[in-house]
Formats: sequence, C-alpha cells, structure tokens
Amino acid sequence: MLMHTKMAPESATINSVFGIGLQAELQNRLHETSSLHYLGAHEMVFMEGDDNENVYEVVEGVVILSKLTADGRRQVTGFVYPGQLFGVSLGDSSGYTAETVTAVRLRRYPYQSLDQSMDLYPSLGRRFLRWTSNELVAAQNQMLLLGRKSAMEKLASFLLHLSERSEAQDRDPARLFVPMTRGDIADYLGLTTETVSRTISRFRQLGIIELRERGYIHVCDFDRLTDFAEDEGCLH
Amino acid sequence: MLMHTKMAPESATINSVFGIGLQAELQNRLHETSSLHYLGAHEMVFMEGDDNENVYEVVEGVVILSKLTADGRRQVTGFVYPGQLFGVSLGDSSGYTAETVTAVRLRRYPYQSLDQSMDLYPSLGRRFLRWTSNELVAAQNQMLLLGRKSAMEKLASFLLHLSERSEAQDRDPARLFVPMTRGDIADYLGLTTETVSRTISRFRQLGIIELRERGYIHVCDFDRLTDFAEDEGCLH
DNA sequence: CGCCATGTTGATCTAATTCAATAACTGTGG
DNA sequence: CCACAGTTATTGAATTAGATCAACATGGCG
Repeated sequence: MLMHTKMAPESATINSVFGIGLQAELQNRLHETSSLHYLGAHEMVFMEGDDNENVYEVVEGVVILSKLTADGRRQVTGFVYPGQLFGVSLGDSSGYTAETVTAVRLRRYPYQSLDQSMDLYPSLGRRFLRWTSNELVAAQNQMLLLGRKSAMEKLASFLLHLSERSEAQDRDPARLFVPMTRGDIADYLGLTTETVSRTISRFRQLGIIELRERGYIHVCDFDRLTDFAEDEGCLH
Repeated sequence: MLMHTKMAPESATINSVFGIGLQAELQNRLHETSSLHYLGAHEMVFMEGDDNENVYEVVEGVVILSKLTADGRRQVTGFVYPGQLFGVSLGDSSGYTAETVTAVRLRRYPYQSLDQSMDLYPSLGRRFLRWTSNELVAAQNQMLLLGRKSAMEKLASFLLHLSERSEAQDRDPARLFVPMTRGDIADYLGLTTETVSRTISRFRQLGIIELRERGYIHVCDFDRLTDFAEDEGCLH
C-alpha cells in the first residue's frame, strides 16, 4: 500500500504526549518496545469488547473512537490526531471501537511495557496522568455540548475546535481539514447526517464558511462563528 | 451546625480511591496534609473559574459537579459519592463548579502535597491514573447517553446506575437514595425538569418504580427497567 | 461508464421543550 | 402549632427543533 503519498499533506507531529521533555533514556526504552503500523482509510484498529493490551499513538492521520448501543446507535467519543494517544483502558474498562478515518501511521506500545517503564520513570506516569486529566476536561466539555447545545452551536463549536487543532499543528486555522463523513460528525455531535448537512449549508448561506475543496471547510468569519458557539465560560 | 444526625443514614465509606491497599506510611502522610470540612446542603465548594489547588474526597454525602454555558444553561457532569474524588484539575483545566447536594463531610488534600507524595510513592500516581481512567470511561458512557438515548432510556440508565452505587455501598439496590432535585437530574441527563418528572411518572404508572418516601425511589421491576436502559454493549 | 457511498434538500412527523397552572413539601417565624 | 412564602414537583396544552422519510445529486473508483 502506497499511502505515503496520500498522507503527505497531513503530516507533522508536533505536541506528542510522548514528545519532547522525556529523558532520552526513557524515550529510547519506549521506542524499543513499540512498533510502527500502517493502516489504510476506514480500517478497524480494535473493537469494543476486545481486550486491548496496547496504547496507540497516532503518528499521522486521524482515528475515530466510538461506542454503540445494543441496537446499533453510535456515539463518537472523539477524533484522535497526530501526537495523541488512544487505547488507554486501565481500570474496569468498558471499551470502545477505534477505526481509521484517513490512512494512518500508528505507533503501538504494549501496555505491559509502559507499566514497567512507569515504575522506573515516574515522569512517564505523570505525563499519562496529565494526559488523562486533559481528556477528562475535554469529555466534560463534550457533555455540555451534547446535553445543552443546539445544532448550530454544536457545529460552530466543532469547527472552532478543528481550527484550534489546525493552528496547533502550524497550519492555517481558517482551512479546516475535515476527513470524516457527515455521519461521523453527526454521531460525534449527537445529531443526524441530515441535520449536520443542513447546518453546514446554513453557515454557508450566512457567509460564515465556504466549501471550496472537498474534505476541507474554509472559515470566512470567525467572529460570527464564535458567536454561534455560545461557548463554555462563566469566566466572570 | 448539627449535621451529624442528618448525615447518619447515608454514611459508610467503602471503596475509597485513597482506601485500603495504600502503604500505611503513605496513608499517614496523606492524612497529615489533609483537612476535614463540613458543609450543609446546597453549599458551594468551588466555582468554575476559581483556580482550585485541592483535591477533595467525599467522606459522606453527595456533591454535584456542573458546567455552564455563557447564557446560563447548565450541564451536570457528575454526582460524587463517598469514597470518590473531585477537583483534580491538572493540565490546562477549564474547570467546573462543585456544590453540595446533601450535608457533606469532605477531606481536602492540597494538590501540591499530593504531587510530592507521588514522587515518593509511585503507587499513589498509579492509583490516580487508574481513577482518572475510570472517570474517562464513565464520561464516555455519559456521552453515549446524552447523544443517543431517549428520555426513558436516560432515566432508566440513571436509576440503574444509582442502584449499582447503592449496592456498592452495601445498601438495598432497590431502594435508591435520590437527594438531588428533578432539575439536577434533568441537567445531568440533558433533559428538562418537566420531562424528568413525566418520565418518572410513566415508570410509576408502568409499575416499574414506586415513590414511597420522599428522597427515595423504589425499584419494583429491575428486568423491565433494564430493558428500557437499552444499554452499552456490542458484547458480541 | 456505471456502481455505491456520500451528501444535499424538501416534506412530514414526533419527542421533548416551552408555557402555564396547580399541587406538595420545607422551612421559618409568630 | 399553624400560616404563608418559597422552592420543588406534577400535569396539561401548545410549540418547535431536530428526526425521519424520501428523492435526487455528486463524486470517487473499479
């Protein structure tokens, strides 16, 4: 599979959880026990119910995490971008499914060896703890979005989030890479495909965004988009 | 304030995060740096936006955690029961508000001293990591609930959750202690007070639950309640 | 080209919200 | 102990945001 060419435009790993700041010794140790994996678009990494013994780092591409109800309704719990982890299911995990959205380069760390490394290098445990804490904050924000925001507010928040991500990766914050389908976005925001499509159309009609290239959304008016997001904050 | 009497019926700390399993030495150390606090019902512990420098353990009573949108809509992100922690906002926290639901006994641990203890006792860091991981799993389940479940499914899931909690505290799993208001429940489940009230009424009419004592809900038919919960699981 | 997945748009429909009225319960002070 | 004020809960009627159903467009790819 020649996915290097396809992945090229979306590379650049900047703020890795396992990135700069770790002792070289630890970095080597982690590197040794890990392995690189390449997957095409729309492939499964692991399924809800599997007992996954690994932590994955996305090196390149986008991964989608989701959970299902018994009758097949899906909730997307997150999109994972380069430098971020998934698969950390310590504790009495209930599990989720991880699939690729784009072609993806992954680094796999067996959980057992990370566990051992944590004994030797407390800084690793710290970093993990910090990471899960941040995930928890993100999860709480998503609960606010799912439970209390309108379709327009949801979409606006989502687009602004993509923009931050874009900026964090030193790329144009107005040119949003949106490789996931409308259905994926819908399942992330607690909406239907149709509503996502309609809401995007409305933002387009309002001149807030433009759909120039397929797979990208261009933000024209950040101010009005921010107004719609009606975001977090009793920052009195 | 004589709240000992009022709190008596809801005591018993069983599965504390800082409970059995920690070295005695560490336990002492934690105990020394911590302090006990008593609060009445409906008091604020800290507000969204405050930079909170502490981790709290609920010793007795129930605490409610919530976030607000700019225009005042509220999302309850969780209820905290005896033995559980809140206030862990490492990382680039955005914060939330913590208020008491009932009269509450809290143990406060300054974050800084926990941090130091983690250096000396890696087991503490482990325990924290395990705890945040479990919180993350709970958060993902809540996202599924908020994004994809109907009002009846939400209520059924909530009641079953309370039942598990009740059982975990060695109390009757059919007699649910529900000290929070319908509004609190609504803000937790992404509904309105009226819908929560109506849905409870419907379960009552169906003979699935009974409202005998104020502040409690009695489950009569777990099987049908479980059917309604339409719960997590592609446990193929 | 023609197939299949994805996306858009329109016309209904409905679950839950909103608005409104009343009831029940809590606590407070005379 | 009771009245009355305030919060909390219930129930009904009207409204609506978003879902569902349906038709068609687009676009990538063998």
